[in-house]
Amino acid sequence: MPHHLIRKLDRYAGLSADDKEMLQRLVCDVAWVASDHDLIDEGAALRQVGVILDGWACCYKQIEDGRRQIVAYLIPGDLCGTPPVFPSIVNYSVATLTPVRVAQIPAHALLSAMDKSPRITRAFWLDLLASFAIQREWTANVGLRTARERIAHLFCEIVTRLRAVGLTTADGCNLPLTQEDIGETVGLSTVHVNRTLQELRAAGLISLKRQQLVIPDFAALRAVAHFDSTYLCRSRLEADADPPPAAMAGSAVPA
Amino acid sequence: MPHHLIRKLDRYAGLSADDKEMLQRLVCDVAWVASDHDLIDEGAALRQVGVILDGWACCYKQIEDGRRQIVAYLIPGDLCGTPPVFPSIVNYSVATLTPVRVAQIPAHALLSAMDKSPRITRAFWLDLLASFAIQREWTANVGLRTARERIAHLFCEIVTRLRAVGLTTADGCNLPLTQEDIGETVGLSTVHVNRTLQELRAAGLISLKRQQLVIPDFAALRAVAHFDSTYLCRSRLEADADPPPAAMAGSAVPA
DNA sequence: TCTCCGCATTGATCTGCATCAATACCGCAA
DNA sequence: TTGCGGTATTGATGCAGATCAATGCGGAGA
Repeated sequence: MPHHLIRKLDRYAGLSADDKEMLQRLVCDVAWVASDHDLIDEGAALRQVGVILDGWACCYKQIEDGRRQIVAYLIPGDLCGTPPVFPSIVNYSVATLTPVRVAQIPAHALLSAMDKSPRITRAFWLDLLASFAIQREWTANVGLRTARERIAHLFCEIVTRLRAVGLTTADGCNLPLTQEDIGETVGLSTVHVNRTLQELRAAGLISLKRQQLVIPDFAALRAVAHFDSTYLCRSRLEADADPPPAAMAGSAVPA
Repeated sequence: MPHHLIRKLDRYAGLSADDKEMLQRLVCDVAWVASDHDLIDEGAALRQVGVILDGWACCYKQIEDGRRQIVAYLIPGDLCGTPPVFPSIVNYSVATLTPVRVAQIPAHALLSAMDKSPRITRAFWLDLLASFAIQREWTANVGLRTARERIAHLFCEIVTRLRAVGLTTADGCNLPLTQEDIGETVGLSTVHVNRTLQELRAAGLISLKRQQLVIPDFAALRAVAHFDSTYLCRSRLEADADPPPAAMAGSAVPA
C-alpha cells in the first residue's frame, strides 16, 4: 500500500521500480496529528518535507486583525513544505482539518534521492508546478467569479483532485470543511456561504450534509463554475502518456 | 550589462563566475515584441523558456464570457513559461503590457546548464518558489482585503519587486498599467479602481499620473495594505547575504 | 492645427454580499 | 437523559462595490 504520493509521482514522470523503492524508504518518520493543529508555522525554517498520508490539512495566511485566508488544501499524497530547497522559510501556516497521518522526509534524504534519479527530480518539479497551477486558478476564482461560481468551482476542483487519488465515492466525496472554512477559502462570509449552498442545493446541483458532498450531475456543476479541469492534469508534460487527460470526459484514474 | 535574471539568480544561490558566464551564453535569441501582444497562448506546449529583459508583461486567464483575471506581472528578470520541465503545457496566457525585449532559452540548453551546476538548479527552484509565494499572496489579497487595501498592497509589491531589480526612482516607479489592468488584477471594476485611487491620492498615500507612481511615505502605504514584504525575499534561504531583507531577519543558514 | 480614440473621471442607481443578531440543530460527554 | 459547544440556518438591515451612462482629457496621427 504505497502512499498516494508515489502513485502521483509515478504518473508525473514514470518512475522505475528502483525509484519507487527509494521513495518508499523515505517515508519512515510517520505520525498522527490531531485535528485542528498546526503542522507548520509561518516563518519556520524547514529542514524536511512532510507528506500527507491520510486526512486533510490547509495552508493559510493571516493578517493582524484576524482575517484569515485559506490558500490551499492538502490531501493525501500532497507535500507539506517546499521541496527541495533547504532550509526554506515558509510564509504561510499549515493546519490540520481532520486527524492527519503525516510522514517527514529529511532534507538530505530527499535531495539524495533526487540526485540519484532524474525521474524523481522531474516528478517533484511537476508536482510543484501542479500546485502552482492550482494557486493561479484560486486567484482567478476569487478574483472574477460570483459566490455561486466560486463555491461550485471549489467543489469541482476538490472532487477532481480526490478522484485522482481514489478518495471519492461514485458521485461525491467526504468533505471535512465547515462553512466557515469554505468562506475563508473563497472570500465570502459564513452566512453567505450558507445561503449560496442552499441555492446550489435548490438547483439540484449538489447535496451536502454530514460532510458528505454529492454531485449528481458533474457536468452541470462544471458549467455553473466555468470549471476547466486541465489545470489539474499535472502540467501535462507528455500529455498522452497515460489516462484520458483531456477536457470533459471522465477525468482521472481508475486505480 | 548582464540582464536582471542573472543578478537575481545570483542572489538566490550565489553563482560562480562560470555559472554566470554559462547563463550569459544562454541568452542569445533576443527579440522585441510590441505592446499588447501575446507571448504565450493558453494550452501551448513550450519547449523553451522566455526571459524578460525589458518591459512588462502579464499572465492572465479568461473565462468564456470574457471576464479576465491577471494572475501575475512579469518584469525584467522574470521567466516566462515554466522551467524546467519540457514540453510543458501552460494553462494561462501571457501578454505584453509595454514593448518587451525577451530572450528565449531552448529547453536543452537550460537543462544542460542545470545539469552542470547545482547552484543554477537551486537558483531556478528558488525563483519558482518565489513566484509561487507571490501567487499565494495574490490569492489572499483578493480574498480578504478591501478595495483600498488591495490596490495599496499591489503597489507595495510592485515597487518592492522593481526596487530589487533597480527599476525604481527614489520614491516611486514607472507604472505602465491602465486602471482596467489594475481592476483585472485585484478583482474590481474600472470605475471603482478609479475612485479608490482618488481616495489613496486624497489621503496623500500615493500620487499617480502619466504612469508615474510616487509613494511619498512607503511605511504609511504598507500599513494601509497590511503589506509584509517577507514573501518577496526569495524563500530567504541565506537571509542575510545581501540587502536588508526586511522584517525581523534572523533564521536560516549562512551556507 | 484639428480630429480621433483610448483612457480617466464623475454622477446616479442598483445589488451582491457583509454584518448583526437570533434561533435551531447535532454530536458528545457527563 | 440533560446540557453544552460548535456549526448551520434564518431574518433584517447596511454598505462596498458593480453597473450604466455621460463627459473630460491628452496624445498620436493626418
